Amino acid sequence: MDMEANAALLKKKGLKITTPRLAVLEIFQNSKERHLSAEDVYKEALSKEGDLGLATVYRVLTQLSEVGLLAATNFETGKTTFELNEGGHHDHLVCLRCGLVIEFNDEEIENRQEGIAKQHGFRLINHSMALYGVCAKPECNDGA
Amino acid sequence: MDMEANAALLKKKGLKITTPRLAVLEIFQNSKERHLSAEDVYKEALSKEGDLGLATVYRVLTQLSEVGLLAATNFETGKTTFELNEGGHHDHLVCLRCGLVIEFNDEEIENRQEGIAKQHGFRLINHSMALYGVCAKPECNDGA
DNA sequence: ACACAAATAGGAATGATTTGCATTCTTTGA
DNA sequence: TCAAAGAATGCAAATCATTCCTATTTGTGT
Repeated sequence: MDMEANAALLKKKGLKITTPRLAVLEIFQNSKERHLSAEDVYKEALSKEGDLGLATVYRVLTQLSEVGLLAATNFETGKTTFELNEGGHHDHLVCLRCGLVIEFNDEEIENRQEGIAKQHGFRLINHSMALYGVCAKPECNDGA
Repeated sequence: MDMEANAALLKKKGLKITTPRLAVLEIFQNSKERHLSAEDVYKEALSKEGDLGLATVYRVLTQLSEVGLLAATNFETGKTTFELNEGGHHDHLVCLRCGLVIEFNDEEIENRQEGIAKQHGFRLINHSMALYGVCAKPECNDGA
């Protein structure tokens, strides 16, 4: 799509403009799934873009996360997932019935977290928070 | 300690009373660390209790978690940790360098979480939150 | 276009956890 | 109490996700 724009993004972050990095960014931008694992990205790359090594995918995902273009999250699935970091940090509210994921951000919670870390002498690096429940949809509130 | 009590616990949960299961329960009850990884339990078992295989430790930890005697948590440290499931809900503050885990509970955060769920029409069932950072210990703040 | 540092491919290496299977316990009921 | 049936165990090999190594290629400033 906008290779130009992505190239500019990379440059602004001080990263060289390479095929794998552009490919990974495009995959996220064109994917209908917002959260992708390294393996997901790798498979997508093999089919859509040229080929690139899995090791490279891992390295690129890590780098893009470090410069803030992507955000990494550890759901309890045993694998790390990445998503475009389009602006704000956010947490997840997940419907256990239909899988709906809502993103939210709460200043007050963020502040309390900082406070708790400080209180224990920790330098906070990041956090993960997921709320699990059942959403409002009727079909999610049927039987059982 | 109270092998009797542990044996009764296992029986009540419908699990056979075996040496490895009793050993694992005792290890958690006698450990000064509350959170133990499979490897931790394995090492402790080798030194204190008889010997048992690492695979068995994994199997036992999974089973005890399934019946609710233990609680498993997936931190970003790459390994799953287990703790006795004694009821009270709490969240975790984790040191990415040494793995130190501190438990905390913040009413205000809990309230906000409820509020956020309500706001989106969700009925909240549970949640997981972990804060990651570097603790105060000097060895965790060296180089890099 | 050139020289060099940085990045890549891909296979081997790692660390955590799981699985296959032959052997050894637990439990249950005669 | 004892044997049979089914679980559980131990060990080693197998998997999974992720990282490391290194020869080779590519991007960038000049």
